[in-house]
Amino acid sequence: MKRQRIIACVDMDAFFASVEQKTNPALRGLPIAVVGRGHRTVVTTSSYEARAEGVKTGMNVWQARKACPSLILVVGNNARYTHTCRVTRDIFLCYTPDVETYSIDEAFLDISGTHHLFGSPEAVGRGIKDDILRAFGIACTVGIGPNILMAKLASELGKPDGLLRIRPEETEQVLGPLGVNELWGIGGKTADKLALMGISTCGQLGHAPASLLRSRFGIRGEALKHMGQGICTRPVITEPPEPRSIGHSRTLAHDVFRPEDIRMNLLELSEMVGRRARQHGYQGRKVTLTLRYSDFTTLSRQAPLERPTDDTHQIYTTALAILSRMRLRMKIRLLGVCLSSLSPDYGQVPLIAQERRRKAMLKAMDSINERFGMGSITWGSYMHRHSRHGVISPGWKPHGAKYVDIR
DNA sequence: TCTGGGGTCCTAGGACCC
DNA sequence: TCTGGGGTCCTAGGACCC
Repeated sequence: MKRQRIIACVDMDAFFASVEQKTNPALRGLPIAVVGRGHRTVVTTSSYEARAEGVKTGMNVWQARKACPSLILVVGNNARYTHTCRVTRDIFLCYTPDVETYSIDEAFLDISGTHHLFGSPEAVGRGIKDDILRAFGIACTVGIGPNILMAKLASELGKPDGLLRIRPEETEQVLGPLGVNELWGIGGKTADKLALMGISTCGQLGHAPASLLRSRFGIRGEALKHMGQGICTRPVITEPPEPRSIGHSRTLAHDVFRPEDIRMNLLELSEMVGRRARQHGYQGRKVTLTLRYSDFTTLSRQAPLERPTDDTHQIYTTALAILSRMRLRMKIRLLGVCLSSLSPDYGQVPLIAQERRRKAMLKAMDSINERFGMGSITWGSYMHRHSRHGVISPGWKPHGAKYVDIR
């Protein structure tokens, strides 16, 4: 007989805000929101005190202040969050080798084979909560279930500072009355479509005819029905998969229209992308340029490259070539550059002497920047500028090419 | 007075080929 | 006058996640 899988989902409670309140006691018990630098920023995380007043993730500062006039804005300290993420991973590894760091504040643990060493799945959950509290003074919620979908749901239902296990025999009872949008993978749009079909609870979704779901959602229909039944076969992925793309985008401090302003930003973004590709040993065969107009409409255009590259200048010139094919309608508020169709760079020496020299130069630039800090040596066209990172993306990973240097 | 940034995967429609 | 058809690849956009 196949062993019952037991998965734990560990989710830090209001992670960035909790870290800030722990670090600065004056913030404890108060409504705070962690935001990025600059005026065009949004709430990344808010404390439970702020949530009680209606502050939500993704709100701009103006909306958040309107909801909660006493809100305290704190610019995030990325280094503290990433350090905490790395150490919590070491804690998880004391309980099982099968750990997936899903995001900066969330991890999946397959404890099927190890929970008995600690007494029970619940004992693992309590141990992790205690360890994290001891190490950082912050709370997390542990959800336990027969698969990732149910473990994740348990962690959502158990928040904050909770420990909740959903056993297989309880699945139907828990899911029955639950709204479909509570499930991991069903967002607002899908929930709206389902509502039009008269499906609003997981119970209804699980009992809906597969043919009906398939006709409306294609191959995804089957998966949706399974989700409604609490079925999920996605394993805990312990090795980070090969990245598909490396990209950076930036909402500009002010909308721009002048070509030189656009070019300067594209060069900077291209360098961030190229550097990260070189750092992690990837080359890409496709460049995508993204731009968002001041009215928020967003376009993307891509161009293939003849040969894979990690060269800042080649990424940049490709982005410029894409731009030259577009007729700009109005001022631009966001620019993005992305390198995709990635393949590992096995470190071959280019055959053409010019390319050899270029590669050596990039390597030298990277090592100088590595030693003396980002922007120590740079391209003439954007001298005197250095990227000012906002608050870190919650999707940050502590390893692999998704690791973004946030110094 | 406004609306971040890092990703992944899927789909619809067009180009192209046999 | 009357428009084959299937497969594959590419592109742009959208949904979703944290």
